[in-house]
Amino acid sequence: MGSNIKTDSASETLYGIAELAEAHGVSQRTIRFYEDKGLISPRRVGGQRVYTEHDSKRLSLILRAKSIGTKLSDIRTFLELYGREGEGRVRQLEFVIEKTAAEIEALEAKKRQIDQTLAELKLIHDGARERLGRRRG
DNA sequence: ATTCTTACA
DNA sequence: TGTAAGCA
Repeated sequence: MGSNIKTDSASETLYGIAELAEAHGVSQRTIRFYEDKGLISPRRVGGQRVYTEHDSKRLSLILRAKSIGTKLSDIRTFLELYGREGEGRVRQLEFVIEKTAAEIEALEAKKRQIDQTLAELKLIHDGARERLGRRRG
């Protein structure tokens, strides 16, 4: 455990925004921003935000999703389905399948575009090099 | 000193 | 998201 500030009756480790931010390597602004987007809902004590271990793990999931290019709006949907049972699980998986499939398609399309451009550039490159070669010798 | 909100870059 | 401002 870290140097957390408070502990409730159930001995649950709690964090202040400063600790949470440092622990995850993000700014406090980022954490508040995600809250604004409905991704995290910390409880408040005298107006100040208090985060639980659960919130911390949730933030980890958010950062992971973001790192692979997931839009915050999709992360929110994913989180809303997360932790549910039965039907929720199914919808959770269906959502993941749908989104990953779309992302894969998008990336493959970009890859084709890049490959195409790459081929054109190589053609131009070789052509120029060829002409320069003839001019010299 | 720290956090919070709001607003602008 | 960073940064700044004005509070509590």
